[in-house]
Amino acid sequence: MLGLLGRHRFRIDEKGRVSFPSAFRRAVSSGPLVLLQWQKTHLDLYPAETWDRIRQNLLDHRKRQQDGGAYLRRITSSAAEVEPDGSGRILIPAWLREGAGLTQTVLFIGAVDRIEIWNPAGFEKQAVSEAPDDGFAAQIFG
Amino acid sequence: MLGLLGRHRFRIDEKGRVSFPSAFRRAVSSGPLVLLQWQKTHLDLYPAETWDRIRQNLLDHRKRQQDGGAYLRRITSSAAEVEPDGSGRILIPAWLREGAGLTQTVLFIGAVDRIEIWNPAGFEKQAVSEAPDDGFAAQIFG
DNA sequence: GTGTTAAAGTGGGATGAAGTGGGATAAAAT
DNA sequence: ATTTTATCCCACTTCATCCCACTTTAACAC
Repeated sequence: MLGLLGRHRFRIDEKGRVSFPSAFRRAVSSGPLVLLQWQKTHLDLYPAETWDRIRQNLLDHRKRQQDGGAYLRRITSSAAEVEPDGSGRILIPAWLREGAGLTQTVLFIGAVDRIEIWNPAGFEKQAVSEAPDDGFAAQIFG
Repeated sequence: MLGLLGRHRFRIDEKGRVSFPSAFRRAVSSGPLVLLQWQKTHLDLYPAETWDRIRQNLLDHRKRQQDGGAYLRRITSSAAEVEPDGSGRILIPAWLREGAGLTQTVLFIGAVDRIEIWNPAGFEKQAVSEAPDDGFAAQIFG
C-alpha cells in the first residue's frame, strides 16, 4: 500500500457528477467515503480507514473542550457520504461545490491517506505561493 | 544487497514510456515504485521499502508542523505510482516530464536506496559545477 | 575470430478500460 | 400534485495498456 498519489483533472457535468479517478478507485476499499470541508481552499475526501481515525479525534475533542461540540457540528454539518456509482462517478453536493468554488473542472490530489478536491486555478495559486520548504526536505527525504 | 548503482541512458518514446534498466529491475522487489519530484533538477524513483520510510516522514511532518499539509500536498501531487510493464518499461506522466525537463533521452542514476532520473545535459552541468568535497571524503572512505 | 543464442531495448498497432454526455426512472421535497 | 433532485442505464469517444515484432547488444561456445 503506497498511498494515494498524483493529480487528476476531471469535468463536473450539469448534474454535479464527477468521475472518481480510477487509480483511486483501485486503491481504496469499495464502499462509501466521507466528503467534507475544513479548509477554505478545498474539499477533503476520506477513505473509511482514515475517517475512522478522524471521527475518533472529533469525538475526543468534543469531550475535552468545553465548546468542542461547536467545532464538530461545523464540520459534520458540511459533510456528505459519497460512493462511486456504476460508471465510477461521485456526486458532490451543491453546498460543497459552492463552498470550495468548484465549477467546470476539478483537480483530485492524492495526499497519501486522503484525497483533496481543488479548483484547478486555486491549486496553482497556492502551489506557487508556497515557499520551498527545503529545511525539512533533507530530514524527510534524506 | 549492494544497493542501486551506476548510470543508464535510455530513450523516451512518443507515449512517454522509458525502459527501466534491467539491472535495477533485478535489484528491486517486483511491484509498484513511487516516482516524484522534490528537487528542481531531477526526479526520484523510490522502491517500496524506501518509500515506506519517506511516507512516514511526510505524515509525521504534516502532523507536527501547522502547515505541513501544504508541503505533503506539494510532494504527493507531483507523485505517481509506476510499475514496469511486460517489456520492462515505465510510463512517466507528462507533468513530471515537463517538471524535470525530460525530452528524448533520460539518465537513470543509481543512488543506493533510490533511483534518480535526469536530463543528461542537466546531469553533466551539475557534475562539473560540483566542487569535490574532500573534507568529508576522508571520513567516508577512510 | 566466428557463429549462435539469449537478453535487453525500441517501435507501433489493436484491444479494452476509463471518462463524458444524456435520457429514463425513482425518490424526495415543496 | 408538481417540481426538483438523485440514481440508474446505455451510448459514444478517447486514451492507456497490452501484445507482438524488429533491432541491437551482450554472452557464450566452438
